[in-house]
Amino acid sequence: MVKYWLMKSEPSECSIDSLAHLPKKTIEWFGIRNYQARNFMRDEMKLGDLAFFWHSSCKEPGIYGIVEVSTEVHPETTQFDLESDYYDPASTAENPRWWCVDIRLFKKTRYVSIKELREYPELSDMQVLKRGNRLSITKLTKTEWEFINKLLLQ
DNA sequence: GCCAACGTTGGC
DNA sequence: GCCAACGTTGGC
Repeated sequence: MVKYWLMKSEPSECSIDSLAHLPKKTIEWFGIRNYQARNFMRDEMKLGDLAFFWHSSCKEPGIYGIVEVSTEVHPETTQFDLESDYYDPASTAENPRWWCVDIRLFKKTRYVSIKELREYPELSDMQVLKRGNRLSITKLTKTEWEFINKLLLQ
């Protein structure tokens, strides 16, 4: 059973275009340091799950593409990297604290702004549209996924 | 740049 | 285990 997600990324860190230009259009979803988001990846994401790719903390927030989960869950690499901002001294190889998947660009889509998404009552329960939402990985229902997919064809 | 909302930390 | 203080997120 494929699950549907929405994954936020700051374009200054990894934009849809930087993803598109990677050799295999694939990147480890590094840097997640929030337990809820980690648990989604560690416990629920499966190879082949699909997600909308969202630009956040930028001038034009919203959906820019579709990505797929391209690996099983594995320990996240930057937690062990002394040079990295995401280095976590409490994490060990035997007992890693942070887990993640890799994602691959499935396709770029038209830009759907947060403003547009807010216009549809069908999407009013989407977590990413809720006030105060900060979670960088959220779940979508199949209905929401299909509704947005139709929007993307317009 | 503002600021509301949220998650995390740490003293007790 | 509570909860105040703090730091961060992220749309506006």
